[in-house]
Amino acid sequence: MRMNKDNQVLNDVDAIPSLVQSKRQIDRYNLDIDAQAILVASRLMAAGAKLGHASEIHFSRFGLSTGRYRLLADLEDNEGEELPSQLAEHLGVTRATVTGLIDILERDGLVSRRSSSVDGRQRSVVLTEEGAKKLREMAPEHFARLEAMVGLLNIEERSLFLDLLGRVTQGISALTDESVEVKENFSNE
Amino acid sequence: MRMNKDNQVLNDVDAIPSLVQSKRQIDRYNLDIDAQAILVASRLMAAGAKLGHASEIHFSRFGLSTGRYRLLADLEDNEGEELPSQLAEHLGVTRATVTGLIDILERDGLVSRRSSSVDGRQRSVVLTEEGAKKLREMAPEHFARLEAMVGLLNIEERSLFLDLLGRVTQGISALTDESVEVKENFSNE
DNA sequence: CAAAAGTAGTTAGGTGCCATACTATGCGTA
DNA sequence: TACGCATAGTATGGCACCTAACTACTTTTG
Repeated sequence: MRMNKDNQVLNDVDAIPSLVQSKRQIDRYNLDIDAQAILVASRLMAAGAKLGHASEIHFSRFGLSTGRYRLLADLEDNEGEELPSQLAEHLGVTRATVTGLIDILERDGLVSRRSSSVDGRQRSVVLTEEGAKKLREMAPEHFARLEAMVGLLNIEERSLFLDLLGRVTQGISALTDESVEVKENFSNE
Repeated sequence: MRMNKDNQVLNDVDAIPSLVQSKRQIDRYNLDIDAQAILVASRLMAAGAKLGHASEIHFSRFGLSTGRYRLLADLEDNEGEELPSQLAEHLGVTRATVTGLIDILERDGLVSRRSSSVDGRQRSVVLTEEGAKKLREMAPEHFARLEAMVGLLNIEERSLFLDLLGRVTQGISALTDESVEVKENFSNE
């Protein structure tokens, strides 16, 4: 249990969904659904939200956000210069979002914009010396924390987890696909 | 590969981080860090972000957001009436966020606010008939999609995944803890 | 070669969530 | 009983990301 200045409860466990909770929801509508499957989905959602939040806290220690760090890291991975559209594709966000990220990074002096001589529409993004320094400085702590995060898993378990996570990630499209196979509902009303 | 109306690329694979990418980042600073650990962390982050986004698309089909659905479901799980502070604790969000969620749900007629006679400060939230109907209507599709999401895992794998995910979730605190054990950096500069 | 179509980046406006600070009400203690 | 303090809910302002629409430039094409 952790409190903020207003003594508001920020339950670190974040109300982990339980199996009985899932069962109760399914039973309420007499659905032929595996409660454990729902539990897995709920837990993953909770974990994802928690990780996203923790990630923002982590990067804010360095004056960055998750998105801005990822942009810097991707720049570093590409000789320090990239087009906004490339960045958007690498990060999996829209070009509009990249524009916003660059705005702040440029304001803070970590990247700079440069007009292209080849194509007048393009304005490439360059990692400044200060930006490279920022990455250099945060690397030890950043990676140490990431490693610590999975420290409760041994080598074999990490491989296993990657495999399972990969398949669940594929399954995420079931949420966004146009249609879905809905089983019969044996309602007793 | 999916495009929106502006023909903007929304890569569904979301640029999955690779092992060589992780290795490169670590080697750049001569850190004594397990690349696979970093890969697990990166993949989980990517998965979490993707799931969060997919979740919003899923619930938007019913005119809800992830947060608003969770609030309705929690209300249903508590005889249709709860205090905002209870909701905040159950959902793992702040009371301020709950206020915002209720505002919209009330505007849409899915919940209503009721003043307490016991404590003048309290204003309990009640699930309306329309709100209950909404939950009833979306349940079959909602749960079918969630089940489909983990459909690529069999029963044993689901248990295993829950176990591993649980431990990684515990480890997330490594990102937010005050201090972290940083290993020596054998730089060759 | 000019008009039409496409592309790169940006702007504008919206959603979801948060932290902080505020108001109103209740309560403990002297 | 009256002061201070705690608590419940809310308003405000912020950030990250989105979609849609716009500007400026380039390529295609009749």
